[in-house]
Amino acid sequence: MIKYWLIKSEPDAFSWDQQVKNGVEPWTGVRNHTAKLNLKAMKKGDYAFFYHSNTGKEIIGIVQVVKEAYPDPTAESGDWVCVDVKAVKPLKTPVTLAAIKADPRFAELALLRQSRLSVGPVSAAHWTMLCEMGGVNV
DNA sequence: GCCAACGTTGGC
DNA sequence: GCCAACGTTGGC
Repeated sequence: MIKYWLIKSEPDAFSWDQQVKNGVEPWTGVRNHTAKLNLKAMKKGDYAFFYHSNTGKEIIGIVQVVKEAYPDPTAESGDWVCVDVKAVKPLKTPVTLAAIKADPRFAELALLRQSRLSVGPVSAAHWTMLCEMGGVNV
């Protein structure tokens, strides 16, 4: 059973363009326990939206998990993990945070409920709606 | 630049 | 173990 996620990155730190250029990229740097649990729950083949926080505030692309959780090499201590994700395709139309907030159907979305959570789940229903809004079919 | 949300730290 | 203080994130 495929699951869906949303991962956030500040484009100044790591942008969608860099993800596309690199193809497969380790998703490191998560230092939040809730986000870590979500990373651990990811399975190979799961899809995730790539969201630009701060600058942009929009879902800009789709990635796929190609390697499940393993110890984060950038962590100096603790049992932090990362996964490897691969760029799949960009959204034809980026879906902005404003557009998501404007639609009451997304009230339960983890992105809205916990704005600071950098890795959160997306339900299959929300995934389908967001893909439609983005003009893509995955 | 400000502020709300929320995680972490440290005193008790 | 509680809670106030503080730091960080992220939207506005």
